Amino acid sequence: MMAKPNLHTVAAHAGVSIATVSKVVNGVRYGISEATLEKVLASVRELGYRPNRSGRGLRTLRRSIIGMAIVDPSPTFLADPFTTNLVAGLSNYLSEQGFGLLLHGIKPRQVEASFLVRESVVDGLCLLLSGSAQFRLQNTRLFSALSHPMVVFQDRAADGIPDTCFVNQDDTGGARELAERALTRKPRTALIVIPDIFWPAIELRLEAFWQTLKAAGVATKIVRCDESDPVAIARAIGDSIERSGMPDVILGANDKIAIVALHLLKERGVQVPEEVAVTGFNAFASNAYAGLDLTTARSPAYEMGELGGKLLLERLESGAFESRERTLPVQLIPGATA
Amino acid sequence: MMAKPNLHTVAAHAGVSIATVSKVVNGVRYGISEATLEKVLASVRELGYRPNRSGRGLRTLRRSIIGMAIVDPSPTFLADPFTTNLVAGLSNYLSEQGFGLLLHGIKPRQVEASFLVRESVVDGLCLLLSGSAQFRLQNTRLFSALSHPMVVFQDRAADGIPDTCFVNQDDTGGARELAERALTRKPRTALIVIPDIFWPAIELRLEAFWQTLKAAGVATKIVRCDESDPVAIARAIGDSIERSGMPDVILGANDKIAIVALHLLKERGVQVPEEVAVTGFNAFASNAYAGLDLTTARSPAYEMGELGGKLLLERLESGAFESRERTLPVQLIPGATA
DNA sequence: CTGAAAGCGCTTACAG
DNA sequence: CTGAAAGCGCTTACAG
Repeated sequence: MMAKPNLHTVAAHAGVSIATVSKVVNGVRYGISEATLEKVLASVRELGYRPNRSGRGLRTLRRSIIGMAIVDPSPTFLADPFTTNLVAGLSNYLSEQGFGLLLHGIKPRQVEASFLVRESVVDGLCLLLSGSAQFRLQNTRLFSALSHPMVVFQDRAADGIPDTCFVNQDDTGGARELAERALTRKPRTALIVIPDIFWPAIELRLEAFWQTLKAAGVATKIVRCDESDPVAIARAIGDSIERSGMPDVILGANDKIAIVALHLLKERGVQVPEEVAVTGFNAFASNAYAGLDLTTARSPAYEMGELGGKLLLERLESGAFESRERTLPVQLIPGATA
Repeated sequence: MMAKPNLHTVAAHAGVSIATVSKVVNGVRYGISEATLEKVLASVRELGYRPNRSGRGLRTLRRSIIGMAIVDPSPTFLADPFTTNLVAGLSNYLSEQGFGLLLHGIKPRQVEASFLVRESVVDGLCLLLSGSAQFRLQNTRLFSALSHPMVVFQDRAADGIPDTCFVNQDDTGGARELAERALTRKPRTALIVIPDIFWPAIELRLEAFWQTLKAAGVATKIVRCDESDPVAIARAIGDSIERSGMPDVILGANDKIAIVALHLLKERGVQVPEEVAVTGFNAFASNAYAGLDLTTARSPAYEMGELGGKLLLERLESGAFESRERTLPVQLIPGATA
């Protein structure tokens, strides 16, 4: 097997200098004669030359790589459809622009040891954090100290984090719309079911649910559960019903919770939405397979990923983010359950 | 803002040579005095020095980056739980070893234009391809021409693809077990429902279903459908029932299909598994939320990702793959539907 | 135990 | 229109 061709190999083969080959390969077309262009292109093809990004990166101090750090305790950090769609949108946008996406799931305790933190590998950083507000802020600061331009997804814009844009979905607006839809059924009592782990999006949804229902004079209870376990979700809802009676409406903080609620109600022979209305949040395509027509809100996760990539590359180009924060609308999906 | 510190900055600060700093940073501990070590470490900390991977990569001709190319027509190429789990396993393994994962979804027509193909960015390549056998082989050859060590997931080992290991799950074994389980219900007729897109795994499952049922003398029909659309799946199954009557067992090529079948049967008031047994394939956690107790098989996707990463790094170390092909077992998940 | 020096592959400002 | 040369940040074989 021959050694990998480099600029020198190609230059020798084409009978020109490496500077000329470099220009041709980089699409610099002025100051290159037609004949030279042809010659070089032919050599590139014949030798199967591929520019080495380390060389270019060293010279230009640009690597054309964006890091995506997902801090999550679960090994299957990609399992959540929100994350999946976000990463897909980001990855596709970056690919189109010739940038690579370095995907890095990090356990909460291992952030400092991560090579993304310890070494200089990327031109910019995207962050998706879980955990308490304090823990997230602490990690945001840690990454911020690396002085890369950053896009932080689904978190509140914080002070003292320079060169960063916060990209969010409008959880508040979406939750308000869902609560308002539920209100058309004239409920007197409501149950809000949220996960017991901290998540800024969940806090916003809870707040919007709560305020909207309160303003309408609905007696509202809140119950927390381990959303990673359907049995735990069902138990939490069941316990609440036992204690406080059957609510007129159940607002799930996400679709997983709503789906479990739906099954629990069906088992008990409760009519949805006539007796109890149910709503979810963050609709993704998979619901359709379960034959559910859940009233929910569609997350713009994919578009958020695309936007984050766009903002980061524009920032790399221009030297500064245009805005500190961007929020994408959440779309109400009217279904048959509320 | 100060410029990024490099080896020279640190060396000057610590009053040593860059060679010494390099050794310290890389954990070379022999031939370094305790005093020097301390001094350098302090300077590294104080200046916030992070080694630049482009520099190291250029020098060592190693980049510590593995590429994962997923050739898929859909923009949400990550949506499938198999893919998600595979990528998570791969990513986690590589991270632990200090390697980065460059994730790259590629549309079938754009493979040749991809920067993963046109430029030299990675030390090794993982491939997950969709499309016909011919198309997959063509792309495998294309990537193979890049002369990176490769791990190809979910595809038949092909000739003329050097320096490559094929990592598969045992679709044949899993499908046989599922079919055998269905046979305990003594069916006379069976319906196999598969997607209309080409996928090596689907072909293997179909073949194993077919052979197992045939050997038992079961009259078996096959129907294809657009698995991306639950309505299309339901229509395909409904049409088949119309034409050929209700089968005693429905074998879905995957869980999505089985779940739609389950809902269709429930709507028609058919008892599962008493009247019709149903099986799926590639169980992932999300089924539990739908309150389904589907008889299916669990995919070792996460473990396949880990194994792929492990094989690739071992290959980088040793210079050659130990084996040409690896197959991971699929686990039968006995449920209530068959 | 320590450092000077070569060189990995590339881009770019400059001279011709 | 073309090329010689400097230098990006790093590692390593070698000399001292």
